[in-house]
Amino acid sequence: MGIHERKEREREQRREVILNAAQKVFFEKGLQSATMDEIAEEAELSKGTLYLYYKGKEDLYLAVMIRGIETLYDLFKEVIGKNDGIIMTIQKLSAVYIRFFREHGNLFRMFHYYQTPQFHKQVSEEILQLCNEANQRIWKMVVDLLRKGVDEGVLRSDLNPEENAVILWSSASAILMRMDTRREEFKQMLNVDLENVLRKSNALLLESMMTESSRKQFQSALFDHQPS
Amino acid sequence: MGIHERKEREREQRREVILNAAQKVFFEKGLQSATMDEIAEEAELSKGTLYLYYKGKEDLYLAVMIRGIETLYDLFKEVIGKNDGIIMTIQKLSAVYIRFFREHGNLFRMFHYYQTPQFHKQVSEEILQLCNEANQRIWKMVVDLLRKGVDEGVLRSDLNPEENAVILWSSASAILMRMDTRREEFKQMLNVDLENVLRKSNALLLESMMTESSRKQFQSALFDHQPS
DNA sequence: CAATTTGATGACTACCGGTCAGTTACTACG
DNA sequence: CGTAGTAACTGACCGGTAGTCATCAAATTG
Repeated sequence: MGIHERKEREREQRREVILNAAQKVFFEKGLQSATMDEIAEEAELSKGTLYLYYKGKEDLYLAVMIRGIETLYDLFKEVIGKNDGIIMTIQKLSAVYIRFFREHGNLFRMFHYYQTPQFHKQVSEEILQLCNEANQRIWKMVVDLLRKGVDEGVLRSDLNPEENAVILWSSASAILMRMDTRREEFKQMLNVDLENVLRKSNALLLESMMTESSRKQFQSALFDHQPS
Repeated sequence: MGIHERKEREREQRREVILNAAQKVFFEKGLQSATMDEIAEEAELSKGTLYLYYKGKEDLYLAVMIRGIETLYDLFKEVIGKNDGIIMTIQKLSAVYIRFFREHGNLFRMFHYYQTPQFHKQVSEEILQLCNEANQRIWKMVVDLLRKGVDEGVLRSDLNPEENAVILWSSASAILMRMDTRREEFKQMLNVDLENVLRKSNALLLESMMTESSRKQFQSALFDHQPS
């Protein structure tokens, strides 16, 4: 009796149709201005049906975001899988994150929006849990890389990988976010190009996390080289 | 004929009454859940009147935020005014920012929310302009401090003060924000205490911005000392 | 083929941001 | 004063939206 399996499959497909529709509308309008009616129309379903698959608008938004985290996860995984050496890999991750921001700005913005406490309150426990798990996977991957850096003697052993991961990631995210909303403002106000600032910030932090010996090895490469 | 002046004064007072009411309600409910009716009731005015003084809910929200920027500005100004030496002052600014986050978390959250592009679109040009000006003042103050650091030979002259300001501030803001929403999550997931991470991140960045000579002078103080 | 379960629907409700015609309070002036 | 004119204020109302639920339709079962 494969009926159950088929129904399960159909249910998954519906969820995906809805998710795609939601993504499209959210990207075009943003969370506030997007309406459930619009999403329903885009999905060629009635509004009521959406609520059979997702708890509400915010849950749907988070569900789209989770797919985004997974996209980024795949990109990161690919880079790390190449085994290019720790320092090079970190620089590539940073470049990939910037590219992700450029090519999937809408998803990146979601990551940022997700940080607001107000948003957290409007979302169901279940989806929040899923989100945490997706987050965890990607963080762990980065932490593991940094730990390997310590083990190999490339990164200072007196700084712990978990903390370094948070530091590197946070500073990159914050500058990218500013770039998204206020690049021009900063150009005019302080005459700085935020993309440049981001590169310098990464270089500064990475350099200060490296051991004396590896610093010598990579010296000039840090500031000048731009991995694709 | 002082009538005009009196009216002007009364208008200012009304604006302030509304602003205080809005602040109270926004702090309790957040932007989304706060309603204009509630704010009107808190201000003991009718809803229509609010719109005689502010263009809309989002403008009102930004107006509250601008006062927050000014509060932070005053705190920063006080610290800088003490002329304690550049490095010490930077550390104190960082401490003040953390204290601001603790004591005025709601205002801090507004700064973060302000970054979302969706929000930018819902706000009037005028208030955005005011916001830029308030922002500008505080940024310039920090940049001037860092520039003085370069002039005095405490900070590296090959890094420019504007960029350094953005780097320091962004990384601090990002970590504080994470702390606000997801401190527990990070404690469990990576076993890191974000407040500690913030201190390390500041120390790391500051150290890497310092000249060789001043680094020697301050060595251990960077990591251990916690200015009040 | 009838009974039952599952899934989908869209009219409906409650609520909210913003408006505006009407009211009130204040000022100017004869 | 009293009245015309102005400025400030009000709250009923409107359009729009998230979320619900009684009803219907299709699929499944026995």
